[in-house]
Amino acid sequence: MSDFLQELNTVQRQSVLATDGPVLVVAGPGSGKTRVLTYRIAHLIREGVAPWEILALTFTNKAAREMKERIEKVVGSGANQVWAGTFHSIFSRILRMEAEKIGYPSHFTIYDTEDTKSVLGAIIKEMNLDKTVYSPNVIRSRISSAKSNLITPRLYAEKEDLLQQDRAAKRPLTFQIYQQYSDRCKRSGAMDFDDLLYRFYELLHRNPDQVLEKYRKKFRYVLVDEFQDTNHLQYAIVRKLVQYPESPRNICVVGDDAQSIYAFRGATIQNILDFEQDFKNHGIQVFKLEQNYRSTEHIVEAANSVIQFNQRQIQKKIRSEKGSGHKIQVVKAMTDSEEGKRVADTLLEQKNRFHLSNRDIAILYRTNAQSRIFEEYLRRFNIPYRVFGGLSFYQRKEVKDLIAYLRLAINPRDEEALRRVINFPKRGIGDSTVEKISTLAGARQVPMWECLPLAEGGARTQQSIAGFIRLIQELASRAQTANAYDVALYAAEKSGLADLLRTDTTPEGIGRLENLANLLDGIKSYCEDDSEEAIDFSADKSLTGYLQNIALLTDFDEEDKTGGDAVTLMSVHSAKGLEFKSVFVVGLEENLFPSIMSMDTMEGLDEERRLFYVAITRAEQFLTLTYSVSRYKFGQMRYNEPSRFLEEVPRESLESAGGLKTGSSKEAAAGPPTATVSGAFQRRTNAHNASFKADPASFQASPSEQIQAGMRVLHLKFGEGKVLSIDGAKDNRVATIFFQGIDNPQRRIMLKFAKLQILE
DNA sequence: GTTGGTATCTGTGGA
DNA sequence: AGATACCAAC
Repeated sequence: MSDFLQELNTVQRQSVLATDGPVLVVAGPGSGKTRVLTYRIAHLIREGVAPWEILALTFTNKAAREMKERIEKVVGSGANQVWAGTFHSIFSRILRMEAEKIGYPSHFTIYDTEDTKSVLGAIIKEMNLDKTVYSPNVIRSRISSAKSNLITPRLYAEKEDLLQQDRAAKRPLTFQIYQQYSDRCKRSGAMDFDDLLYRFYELLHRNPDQVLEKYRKKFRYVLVDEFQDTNHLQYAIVRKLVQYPESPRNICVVGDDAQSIYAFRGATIQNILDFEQDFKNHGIQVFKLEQNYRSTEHIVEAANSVIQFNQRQIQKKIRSEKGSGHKIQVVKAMTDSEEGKRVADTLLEQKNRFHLSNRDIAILYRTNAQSRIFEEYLRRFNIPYRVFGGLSFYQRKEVKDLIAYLRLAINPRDEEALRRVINFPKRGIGDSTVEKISTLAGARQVPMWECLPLAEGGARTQQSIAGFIRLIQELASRAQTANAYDVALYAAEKSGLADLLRTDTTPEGIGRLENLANLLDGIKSYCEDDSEEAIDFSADKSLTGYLQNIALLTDFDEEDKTGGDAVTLMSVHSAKGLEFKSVFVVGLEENLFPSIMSMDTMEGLDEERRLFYVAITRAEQFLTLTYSVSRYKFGQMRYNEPSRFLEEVPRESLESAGGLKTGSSKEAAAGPPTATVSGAFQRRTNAHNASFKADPASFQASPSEQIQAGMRVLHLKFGEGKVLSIDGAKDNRVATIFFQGIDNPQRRIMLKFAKLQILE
């Protein structure tokens, strides 16, 4: 065993060696955070701590896997006995062992977001509520944040502030939906992603002697990665495990407040502040890793400068010793398509000039929907690429369908799976029959599965239902004896799913059949895989094990089909923790990055800025920032100003300061009037002229509801303009109007208040 | 009960 | 633009 401690700088080594008692490591980007975590664990093992006494919680499977691999390199085998994994996977593993104690079967189903939305949709429909008001997505996030704050349905119904918010949003019955959803999940033997955390907390809380005590003793050392992204519930669980009278409080959390980008799903930097407070009296040690080993100086300077614009932060400044390096390039495009082309051009040029491989390069965007254009041009240029974050393999319809059969075989109470396949492929059990069964189940408070034989209907329907029950029972009994692959193959054939796809000869149909075959292959290799890495504490070759495993996978965990050397396309969110020699951050426009959803609050904007900080600190040597003057959204052309974040990058770090690389004049001429952007990024000057451009005497405002996209209109102050688009409905209609000849010619105007005269 | 066409909505990020 | 929901016709 080499002495790995030599590879660390002073602060890193201190963070590794401070094994006992509470430790907070504030780790800037590229500061060797993963190295500290892994060496810390390796060091613990070397000092005689048993691997299974160590609990290391991460946010992604990838981070967990990497950590285990690196520990193994240092200490050899034994690394796979460390309890390292995501919050969700570790807790789900323990829940399976202890599920009965909170009234769940050990083979409980895990609902993904789609399942959750579908269940909510059904409840909303049954309650006869308008789903445009009670949008499943909104309700889901409301329920999610309730769970993340340890608010049960019953508590929710007592919280006046929550009820008040719901009333204000015209959704007063949200608490009832939450209650029903909760009941239904329980009845179905199902947990959603939040439940994996929430029920785990419940398990510990309700069984202090049998369970909590056991895991407190077991996990003598607890580590948490990306602590800034934990929510209240996650921290409550961690605290429960380590915060008790005779605890050694061997808790180490690693995080960076500047990289907190998940407030939208309940993460709170407050946890870092609370942590310091909670462990103040137990000899907490705080280390700051500020030395950046990833990026050159221009990039680090840009990052430091940008983050200064935030309101609240733990003061720290990252330092680079890599030399000044290349300046940051800013590319302006007239259209989203041109942006794609210019990124591909620049990328090729960089590859040639600096001998970069495809895998050294990433294109990062704010929203997944932006990937399409870049894919188009990369394909055209014959550059292999890999897109992360789209529809994952396991979310495809045909895959989910077969999995639904498997889910039913394991847990017939799983109502969502039942609804999904009871009539797919078609077997003559239509909506009305399903509704009858559902109503019956609701009235009796039992799973739908138990009501199947009771459904009223014609003889043919009865027969169909009996056939379906038989099919599922067959699958279930096979699952008792056969391995997962055999059950899956049998399900694919016996359900008619495989036959249905075989008859579809369209290219999409053939693709779907291939996906099904791939799924079967995947299941096969899953149950045959007895390689050493698969045989760690998490090995469970049963069908149940398989199902729980895939429920927690993301497309990060999917196989790379590009042969390994591909350009990476992903959202900035999923790029956290990664690094590339060259990074393109694209779509740097107001309303996109920062996102329009975040712009009404300071906190929202700060989070977007941290996201931008994360984006630029992914780059080692080359950083290219691009924006487009116009882009299509929902089939409509939109115009946006350059992102405010571009101005927050110091001029000295930009290539050809003040100047911009713009598109060719031909392309520029094809775009809309650009209204003279002098200097690099001219921003809105608030002092606009108060004088009238239109004659107030002859001005006659038209009723605002008549304003439509495409019209020419007159505004008293701004003069004549063209309505580019309209967003929102009724009182919230907002027009984007282009006024020729004024500063920042593109304006968004609330029609409710606007005085506009229609000219044609 | 099923099929196919039209209207409507979508509008951040992810385990 | 693309997915989904809904409705009328088979």
